[in-house]
Amino acid sequence: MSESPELPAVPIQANRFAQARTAQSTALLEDYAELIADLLDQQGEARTTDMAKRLGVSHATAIKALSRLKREGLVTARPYRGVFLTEAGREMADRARARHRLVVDLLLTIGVPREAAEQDAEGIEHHVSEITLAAFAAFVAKAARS
Amino acid sequence: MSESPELPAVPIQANRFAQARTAQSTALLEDYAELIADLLDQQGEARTTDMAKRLGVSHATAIKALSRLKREGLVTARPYRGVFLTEAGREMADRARARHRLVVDLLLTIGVPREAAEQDAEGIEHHVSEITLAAFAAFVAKAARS
DNA sequence: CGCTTCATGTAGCCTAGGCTACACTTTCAA
DNA sequence: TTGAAAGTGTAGCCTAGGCTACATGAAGCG
Repeated sequence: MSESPELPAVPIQANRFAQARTAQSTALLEDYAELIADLLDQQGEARTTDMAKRLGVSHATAIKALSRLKREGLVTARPYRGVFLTEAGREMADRARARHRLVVDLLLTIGVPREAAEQDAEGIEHHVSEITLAAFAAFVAKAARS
Repeated sequence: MSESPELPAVPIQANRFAQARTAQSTALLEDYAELIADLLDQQGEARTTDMAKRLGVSHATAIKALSRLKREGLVTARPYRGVFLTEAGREMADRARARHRLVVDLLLTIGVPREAAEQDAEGIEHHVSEITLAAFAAFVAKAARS
């Protein structure tokens, strides 16, 4: 189905790579926002050590990342108190969670085993455009109906 | 279809993130290997400036990246001559190209428009496990038959 | 031949995102 | 109530992967 391996025009290909790099730079923000929202919902509070443990990094790394989220206006935090999402942070978290769930659903629908679906979704979710997301939703809905 | 938003156990989730980070660190290597293979096949040689242009980065960035590929034993290069893939590099390139094509095919099969499919595949391809890849192949093959 | 132009390479800077080590709050139990 | 444990924060280091600016090699033309 793919075209024979012909390279795309230079500026087009360059742009694709550039966009993929941009997506990557927001991936970490989305992961944190998503996780904070989950923790707030389930435990009422989001603590840095919990985040660090769940992300598999040192707490220092988590704190540094959170300072970036603060700088970008996604979270607020009072020292030694928890972390909270701003309006913008909440929106990012909601979008990220919805996207995550949809990616998992699509993979399951395709026939990917649950464990692999959950694992791969963690990386894939950050690279799915709105257009692709809409196609995923349509496909999953159609499969559910039949 | 997804479970209600319950968090996975801590070590499981931590591991998922760790694997996604690992995948990310090999993404750049794969992109270069893939591109070098394409250039060698189509133009007989792979020059650093061509790579830089196609990746949308400065030539200095490309050269630095290539030194990492050399260090990892994926390419060889003679100064002011082209870049060549080692055995390992060729294998990585072949796998990356096959994965790339399969991801694009899957997206097209799902109903994603070509342009979005090509764009998103650029980021997604690095996060697709072997298991998921097999599921993609089976799905695409089945769709092609019907 | 020499000069210009383009490709290639080097140096040095920046940010992101890891880490460890150390310092300081909070909390809770004796 | 005080002292140890656990949580939180800071400092400083490392690598990756961007960049610009400058230096050097190659190639072709007048």
